[in-house]
Amino acid sequence: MTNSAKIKVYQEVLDQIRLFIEENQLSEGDRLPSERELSEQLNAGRSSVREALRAIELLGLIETRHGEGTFLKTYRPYHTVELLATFVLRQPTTKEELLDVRQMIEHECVSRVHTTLTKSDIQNLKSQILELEIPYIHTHVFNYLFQHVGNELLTKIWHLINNFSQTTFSSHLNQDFYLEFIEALSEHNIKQASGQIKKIYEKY
Amino acid sequence: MTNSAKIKVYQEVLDQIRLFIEENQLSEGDRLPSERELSEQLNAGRSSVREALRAIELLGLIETRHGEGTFLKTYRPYHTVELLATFVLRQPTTKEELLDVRQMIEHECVSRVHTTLTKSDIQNLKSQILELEIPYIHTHVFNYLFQHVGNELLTKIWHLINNFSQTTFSSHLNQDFYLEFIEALSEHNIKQASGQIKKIYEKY
DNA sequence: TACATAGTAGTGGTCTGACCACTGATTTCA
DNA sequence: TGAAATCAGTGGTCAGACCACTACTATGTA
Repeated sequence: MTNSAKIKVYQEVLDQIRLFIEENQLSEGDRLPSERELSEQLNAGRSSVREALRAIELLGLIETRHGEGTFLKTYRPYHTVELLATFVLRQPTTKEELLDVRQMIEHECVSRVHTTLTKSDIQNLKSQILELEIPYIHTHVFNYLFQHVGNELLTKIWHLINNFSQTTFSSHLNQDFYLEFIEALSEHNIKQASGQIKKIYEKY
Repeated sequence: MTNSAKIKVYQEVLDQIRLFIEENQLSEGDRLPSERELSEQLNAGRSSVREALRAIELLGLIETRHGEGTFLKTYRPYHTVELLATFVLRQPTTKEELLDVRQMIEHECVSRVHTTLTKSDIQNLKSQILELEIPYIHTHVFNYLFQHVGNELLTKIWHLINNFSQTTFSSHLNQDFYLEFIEALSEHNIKQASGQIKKIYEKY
């Protein structure tokens, strides 16, 4: 009866912290209340507060400085991704979903961006590609393209998903391939560009 | 000098747990040692062990059952994505961007789902629509459709965005409109169905 | 006055021990 | 035989105690 209704304290603390961040419009670099303060304000033990904070920290959302306090951080999935990698690898379904959505978003990106790219953009990107090593090209290219999409939300989602999928999947296609892809874009040849994207994912 | 070399106990515990999982070839459903055992074996306080476990739990990698123990769980990326999203996406996201992405995802949903819907699905949905009040139709319809999409990650993202946008935007279109929309779907008329979606967003 | 130094308050980091609530198995007893 | 009570093990939570570190303040000396 009282079954699933149990919410753990640390979960609640989590929500409260998130709420606090929103209400006070905190952004990166800002300081959170101390553990003891939170503990008192939220009427929870300090250890529970710490459990919540550690969890958020592991996600890479906050940074903790001994003797100073806890600070909001720009999201950078270092440890997270690494940590997840071992687990994710074992589960083909999730990997497929990840790549599926990523492909969809990248496709959308292409169809949105092809009209806004200037000649010099194309030129820039091409020269950058030549200087990159193969595993980094894909992310870089789309990173670049998304800057011209004009929808930050979409961009953020892509970043999120891209970060997650990176460990288990990286494009093996070389510079030439991406140069062709860009070329198709610059000629407003969406069909071909889309086809190229598909190729990227074909073997997976 | 001793600067960045500081590794927190909970981080170490984290690694040890991961190691334990790998060495013992644990897979989903298997049980981890109890908190007290881990505490003793790893020579760490129970609270530190808990910090690690909570963090892993939040990532969605383990499941904890009161009175029973801690168990490995199937990892689902949308857990993490959802969690991160609430932090990452909360920032200045304009209404336009929100709706833009939502429309895109719904469009994708439609083009994926139109082949998998059965006659009885259609019938079900139609009768449900008739019983709903206008503000709830949209969410309900897509909620239903997404159950047939077969990509939980995409579904989760839609849910998230839908929740975010619901406060600022709700479809004013009536039952008839959505019935037509479903009808188009059942006839595999994606063009029309897509057109309908556009209509929903037209005035915004 | 200027500047190094010592002290101090506040913070995160960690551990211990104590309860509670829950689960599953065991024992007890009608 | 079967239901009920008991018990051991587990997670959930808290309070309190130290430690290590940081930033600031007060102190004292040159």
